[in-house]
Amino acid sequence: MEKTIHGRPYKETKRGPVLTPCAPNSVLARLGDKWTILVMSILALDPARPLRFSEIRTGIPDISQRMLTLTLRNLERDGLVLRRYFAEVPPRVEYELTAMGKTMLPALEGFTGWIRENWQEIERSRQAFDAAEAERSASGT
Amino acid sequence: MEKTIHGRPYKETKRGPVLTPCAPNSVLARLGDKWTILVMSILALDPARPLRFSEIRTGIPDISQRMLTLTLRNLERDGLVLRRYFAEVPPRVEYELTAMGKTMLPALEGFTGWIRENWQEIERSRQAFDAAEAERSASGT
DNA sequence: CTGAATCCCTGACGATACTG
DNA sequence: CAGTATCGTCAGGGATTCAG
Repeated sequence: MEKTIHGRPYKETKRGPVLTPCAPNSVLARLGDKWTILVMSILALDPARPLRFSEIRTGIPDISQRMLTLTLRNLERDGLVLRRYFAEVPPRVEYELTAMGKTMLPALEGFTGWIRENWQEIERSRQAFDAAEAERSASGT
Repeated sequence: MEKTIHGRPYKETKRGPVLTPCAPNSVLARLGDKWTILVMSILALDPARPLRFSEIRTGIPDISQRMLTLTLRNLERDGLVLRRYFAEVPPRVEYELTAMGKTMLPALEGFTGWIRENWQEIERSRQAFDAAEAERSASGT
């Protein structure tokens, strides 16, 4: 029976616990990239309704066409988003969350909920830290 | 009363919902970087026990000294980790989770729990996607 | 309308060597 | 022991242009 912390296996040694990197890292890295959460959030607004490429893009004003394409492709590759292509003229493509994509929403909500409740304090901490750092370098002159 | 999804404010327009980027992005980006979650996980193994720099490093064999320093400093800046410096010879520095850092653990656990239950399926999806892609480019020759 | 291809730049990250 | 300084590499990501 392997011990885990946050889904990560680790071994007890006389020098303390040792974490061994594993696949879930890549999932977190994906979710942590610049646009993925925003795209997931857009699709989560009404999980039952597929959205067109341009609708998603309108919902995220600052994303470039290239990055939206890449982000959606990665989500499709991970099985979180379903892509449906209609061979019409002009072409139409719709995206929606897969079943697995939908099961992620509560966990995502839990995490972003914590952020919602704490980001002001984080912001304050960052400013205090930066101020203290600036003062140290000033006194060093 | 502003509407939010995943802690992110958005506006309804006739063209659909529009997400406006805000500070929490930077929190998720921080957590999503290469080492932060691993360091948090190490400190979370026994939240009551402060760890020395070298203990943390031993627990994450692949991290470089530089990246551990940077990761810890960022966590300290965000107010998630407390750094205690002892002016001894040789010097000793201990790190532990702050109160806010500890409140993050359940949310983190929820998220990584979802990953733990789904990463095999994600892995399968990735392989299927890559296989299909390889086949398409093969048939194109 | 959707997406591929190209160019380029910035920043994250690693390796190494040095310091209090 | 813990951290800094410096350098080099490489992928993420933006702007632009082309294609089906």
